[in-house]
Amino acid sequence: MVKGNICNCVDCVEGWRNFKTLTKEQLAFVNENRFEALFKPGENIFKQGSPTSNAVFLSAGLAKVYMEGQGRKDFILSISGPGEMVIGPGLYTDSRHIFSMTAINDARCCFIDAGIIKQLVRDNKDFAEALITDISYKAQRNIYKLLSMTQKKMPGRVAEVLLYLADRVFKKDKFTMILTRQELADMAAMAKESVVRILKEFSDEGIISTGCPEFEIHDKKKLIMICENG
Amino acid sequence: MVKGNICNCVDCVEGWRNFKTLTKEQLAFVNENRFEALFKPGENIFKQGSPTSNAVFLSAGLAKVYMEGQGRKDFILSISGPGEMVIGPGLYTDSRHIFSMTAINDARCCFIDAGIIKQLVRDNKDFAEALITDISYKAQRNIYKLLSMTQKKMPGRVAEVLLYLADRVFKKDKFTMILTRQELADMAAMAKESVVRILKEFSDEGIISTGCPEFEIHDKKKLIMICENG
DNA sequence: AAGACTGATTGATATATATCAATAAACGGC
DNA sequence: GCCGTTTATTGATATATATCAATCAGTCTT
Repeated sequence: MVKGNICNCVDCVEGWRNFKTLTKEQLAFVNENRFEALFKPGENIFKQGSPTSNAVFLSAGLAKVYMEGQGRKDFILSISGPGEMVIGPGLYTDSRHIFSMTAINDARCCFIDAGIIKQLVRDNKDFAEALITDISYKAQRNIYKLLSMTQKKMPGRVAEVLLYLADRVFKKDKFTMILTRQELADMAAMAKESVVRILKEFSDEGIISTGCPEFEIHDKKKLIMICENG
Repeated sequence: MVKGNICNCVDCVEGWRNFKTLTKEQLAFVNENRFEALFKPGENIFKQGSPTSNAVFLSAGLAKVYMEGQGRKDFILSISGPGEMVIGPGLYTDSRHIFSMTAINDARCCFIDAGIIKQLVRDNKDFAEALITDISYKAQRNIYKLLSMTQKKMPGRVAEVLLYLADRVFKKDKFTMILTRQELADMAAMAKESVVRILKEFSDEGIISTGCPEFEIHDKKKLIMICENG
């Protein structure tokens, strides 16, 4: 199970950095209207199509944010960890989630009412600006992704996924690979068999080792080169 | 050349709807700090990588918004027309354009200083909210696009592009195709030859006619079906 | 009006990638 | 510690799609 129980936004180490723009009173208000829930691996946090009634914060664990396409094909947009706010653009469009979110690890989530987020945007200009910045970074990532997915070949896309995991998710070059090959495939938009073959190729060339228990990037320069030119 | 000369934001028919949230004084201020420029087909309005110093409004003409990838391969994100604001997410991240914008037609553009837009976000909560909504719609479109590009086969992607042009850009099912086959290919992420073959297929099945001078969609239901299932 | 350019079309071929099928390894339950 | 289930791996094959090369049509130039 998940360890640690801070149980309030004010002292939360994993709190969203944008909450720093709030006044004491505003943060206390957020804290009072907060709901917590625990999720086991594979459990759904919210589903594509459901109402965007809450913003979600992971305080522990990892979760995948993904779109469900035709014929059970998923496309994973991001792996989100503690300290990030997750709520779709639907918050300001049709109030529906455009993607689903599922726990990968044991995860603890805080749910904050969407109406409160929207009210804070109106009441606090720094918060509004911080939210726009947050949204802008995500938009930028998706636009870059659009380019990668349409122009890079498989090795380039796999390299990109590995670098994303190392740099953004685990923040080191050696980590336990908690994603299945199918999930890696869903991130790179390809078949799981292709992921296996490319990982083997990288491994044969000494760029990575896929082995148990730790996944490791040995030759990051080469991986970056493959990502950029591939 | 471009006809008509409204030359002020207050009376501009093509004005951005979000400017309706501004006070008279604020709109006048925008109007005073506005620069206008004319562009011929193929001329660059701004370039990927350059500073996001201005928001751009087309008051006449059409322009393509696209990313330049490796080896001269472009990916067209959208075709923008009068009444839209174009400025990248870079406005709130690294102050650099993430994409380029080029006139397709003779076009007239208004440039408004990025600092003014940001100031308005801080001074007017309705404007801030409207901007977030605008950004959210664009984000949503890109996320859907990510799914289409990674999961649909070529006919589905071409159908999607044609529907986008009919519904969003020209707002009718019969229009002059001002985009080249290469540009259509850049929208659907494929080779121009493939576009030609698929258009011919659609044409043979009576779904569209590609002929001069007008491009026309005859069987929209079928096109939608191909877009959704393909 | 002839040449020179750009864009469209078509067919032949190469390549990347998915799919299918079989086996092997890892893992959870009891 | 064994059995059933999921996940990973490998090889053979099919398919979608890009690339190459040639021709054709339109249009701009002078």
